[in-house]
Amino acid sequence: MPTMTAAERRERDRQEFNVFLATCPSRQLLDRLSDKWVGLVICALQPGSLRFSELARAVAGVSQKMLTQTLRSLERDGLVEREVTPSVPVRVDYRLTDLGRSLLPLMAAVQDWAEHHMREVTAAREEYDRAS
Amino acid sequence: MPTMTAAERRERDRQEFNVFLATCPSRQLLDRLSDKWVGLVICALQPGSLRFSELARAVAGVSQKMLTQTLRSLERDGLVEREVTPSVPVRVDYRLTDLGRSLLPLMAAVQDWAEHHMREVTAAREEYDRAS
DNA sequence: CGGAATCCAAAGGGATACTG
DNA sequence: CAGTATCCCTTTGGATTCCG
Repeated sequence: MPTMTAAERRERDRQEFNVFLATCPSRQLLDRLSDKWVGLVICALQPGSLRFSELARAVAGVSQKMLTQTLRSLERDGLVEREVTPSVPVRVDYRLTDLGRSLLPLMAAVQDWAEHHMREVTAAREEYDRAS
Repeated sequence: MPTMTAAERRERDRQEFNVFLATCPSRQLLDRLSDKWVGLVICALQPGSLRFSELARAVAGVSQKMLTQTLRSLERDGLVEREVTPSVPVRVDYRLTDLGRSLLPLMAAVQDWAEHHMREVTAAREEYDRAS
């Protein structure tokens, strides 16, 4: 198995994966990343590991069902690790994997953008609604 | 009206907007940005303005209804501009606004991440499914 | 060509009850 | 505490038709 440079790996990925193709696996992955709760959960885990209930409190508005579902998919995709402490009652902690942590700055950047450009978007909406 | 430094504006936004609050307007904006098609449409418009039909072809798999709906919301939020040429048949072009262009690198980064980490995610899924 | 409008099936997601 | 399972309402979104 020949060694590849980083540039060669990028080129190989570029040929094999393309989010603009409807059936490409990376498109499905992008859909997961675009999930309503995925970004918030990942950023909530930035400071370190959190228990299920702490996570539920951090991400306001998420239902227990949606949080469980989101965490399962993140765990399956290798972005989050789950650790169970078999005490009574049971204690479950979640933390980012290295892969999940590599995604963190991107998700945080989008959230920052939303917070910092809210005023301009609001102004644009009022303008649009007035015109129509 | 006193002049604010960029740092002061950031601090004001930080106090007023927080995506982790369920009812915060920025949370709704984040939900829009997390839409399945928003990122793809914005990145498709990166090279320059595109007609409706060109956009539909660039973003494979999007239906005409979804593309229209996505473009309307982007236009309303001030991220995309719509230009109508009243010829027969009519010609409609879309292009990013400055605000939309400021979001472009963030969306592109997430898509790049999806394409470049697909293998690791696939491996994680196989591992997870084998274990369960 | 670039939509708007309607219909309808499928998926999303909340509330509740129950369990180890 | 941290889920799973079920019910059921709401939203999403594709297919189709029609229009300027």
